[in-house]
Amino acid sequence: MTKDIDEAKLWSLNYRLVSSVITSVAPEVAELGLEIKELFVLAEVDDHAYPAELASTLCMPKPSVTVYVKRLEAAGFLTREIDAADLRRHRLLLTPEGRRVLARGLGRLSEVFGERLASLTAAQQRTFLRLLEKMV
Amino acid sequence: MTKDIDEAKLWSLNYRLVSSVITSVAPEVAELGLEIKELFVLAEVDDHAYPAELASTLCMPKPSVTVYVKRLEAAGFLTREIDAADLRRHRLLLTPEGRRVLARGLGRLSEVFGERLASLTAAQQRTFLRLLEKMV
DNA sequence: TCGAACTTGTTTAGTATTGAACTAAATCGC
DNA sequence: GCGATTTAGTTCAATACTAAACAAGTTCGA
Repeated sequence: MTKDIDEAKLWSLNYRLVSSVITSVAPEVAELGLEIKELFVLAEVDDHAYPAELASTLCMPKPSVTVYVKRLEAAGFLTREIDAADLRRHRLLLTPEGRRVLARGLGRLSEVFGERLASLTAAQQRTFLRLLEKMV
Repeated sequence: MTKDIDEAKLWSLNYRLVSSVITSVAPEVAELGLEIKELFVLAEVDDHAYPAELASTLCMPKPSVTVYVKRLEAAGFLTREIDAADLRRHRLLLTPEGRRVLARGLGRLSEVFGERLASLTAAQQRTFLRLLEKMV
């Protein structure tokens, strides 16, 4: 049985795509007063309102989440409250300002990533999305 | 004109895919005596034999490359020599041992990434590759 | 031919990240 | 009930990263 495809090559292409997009976006996001990883955290707060969930979803260590959440809170982009049902947990909530910054940050990301996607036809873009959904 | 696709969503899926694969592979690669980023450097040495090229290709700062190359050299995975044509440049060369470790590391990566790819049919995998090639 | 401008790779110094250990709260087993 | 175990989030100490400045070599224009 021959190998159909070189996983490592595919990986390397994809990794390079992700790295170069991050590199392009980071300075633009910085103008919003946000580090790129803080943006990623902010983007997940609606769906994963607790630090431990964020760490697991975003594949980052818990102490890092502690730091990012602390900064985001200090910047006024989110608030936290103790979960009445479980006093260990901190429920996170975007502020209106946080939501505004998030939208702008994701907008920048969409622009830059969109430039790459623009090499694909609309149908190919939908295919790419479908394939990713199957893999994640 | 309506938007066909949500770039940010697509991005987030892809970013998550990359992060989770790295998280899985890192400990396995560590057993080979290699950090994951060192593996990425090692993997590019054949095609980009100079530190400045590596930095640019891999989207990392030059000082980081200095550190990784130094460690890889100390571990005996690569050697460097002054380029006779341009005395500023250090030409990097994989040692046999480096090549062996690289193959094993990429093998681990292929296994883990391959598990994700296994959710796709062979035809879909080829499509994924083609789409990535268009974007990078 | 020479100096201004650029490029390569390194060093340094300060910041960012994170593993390990910790506190507090919840849950489990009996 | 209640000690043993697990989980949430934090702190701390040590490591990793990287921006800025640098030394060395090259290139280019006049």
